[in-house]
Amino acid sequence: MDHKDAIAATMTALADPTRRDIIDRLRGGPLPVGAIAKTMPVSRPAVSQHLRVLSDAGLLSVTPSGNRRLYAIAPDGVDALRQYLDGLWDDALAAFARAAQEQAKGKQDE
Amino acid sequence: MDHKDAIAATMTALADPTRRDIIDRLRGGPLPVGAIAKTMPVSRPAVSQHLRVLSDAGLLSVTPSGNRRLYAIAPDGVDALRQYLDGLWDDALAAFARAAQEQAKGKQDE
DNA sequence: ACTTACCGTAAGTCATCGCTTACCATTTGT
DNA sequence: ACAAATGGTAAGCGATGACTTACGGTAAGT
Repeated sequence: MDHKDAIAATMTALADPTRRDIIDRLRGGPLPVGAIAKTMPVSRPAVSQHLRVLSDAGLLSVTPSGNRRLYAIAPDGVDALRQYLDGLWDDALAAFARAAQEQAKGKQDE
Repeated sequence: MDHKDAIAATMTALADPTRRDIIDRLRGGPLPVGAIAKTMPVSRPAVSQHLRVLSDAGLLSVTPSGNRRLYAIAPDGVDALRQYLDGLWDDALAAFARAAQEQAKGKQDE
């Protein structure tokens, strides 16, 4: 499945604290690169590289506006991760319930 | 906020593909270390180290059972990430709607 | 008691990643 | 046309991390 690669890219993109910081700055709406970098402890090229990773993961959308480039959070990319976690959540609860039921019956292992 | 550190740990834990593989093996229910390592391309100590990271992140629970140690997915740890993504999702949609409305009005930047 | 199975930890190696300083392209302002 | 602003890319460096082999420690089998 190639949507598994998408999950992988999205996960590694969000794994970095600096990139999560960038995401937080964009929660209020789209911003150009310079505005993001100005409020961050790293250099502008570093921010540019992070924006690249986030865009490739599908978490951000880019809108060139004249001289600048506006970055915004892409809801679709976030939703992909949400679905992955929802599936994980369902399986975890099911396994949990099954284990509890088996223990109640008194049979513990193979 | 210290629950931000929890998010960070959970993210970095799930960022590694091998660790996501381990998580997938545990979807059907708890398993001992050896059973996990036997179906994986890496050594058993490597699996042990990954299990450590996942446990520290709150994604796994450990249940010593005699000689072996049973690892299982912890629903609470998964839920923490779900909440983070839900918040991100909400903000993304709100920013999206606001941008669309502003564009409809014809005013684009400051 | 001895041996076997199961598992965590230590030390060391190699690749990956995030950051910086340069540099270049494109667009806006005068 | 020239100068300033905006931002993506290249090269190089230092740190983090994932993996291996080797070892120690506890529980189960004979």
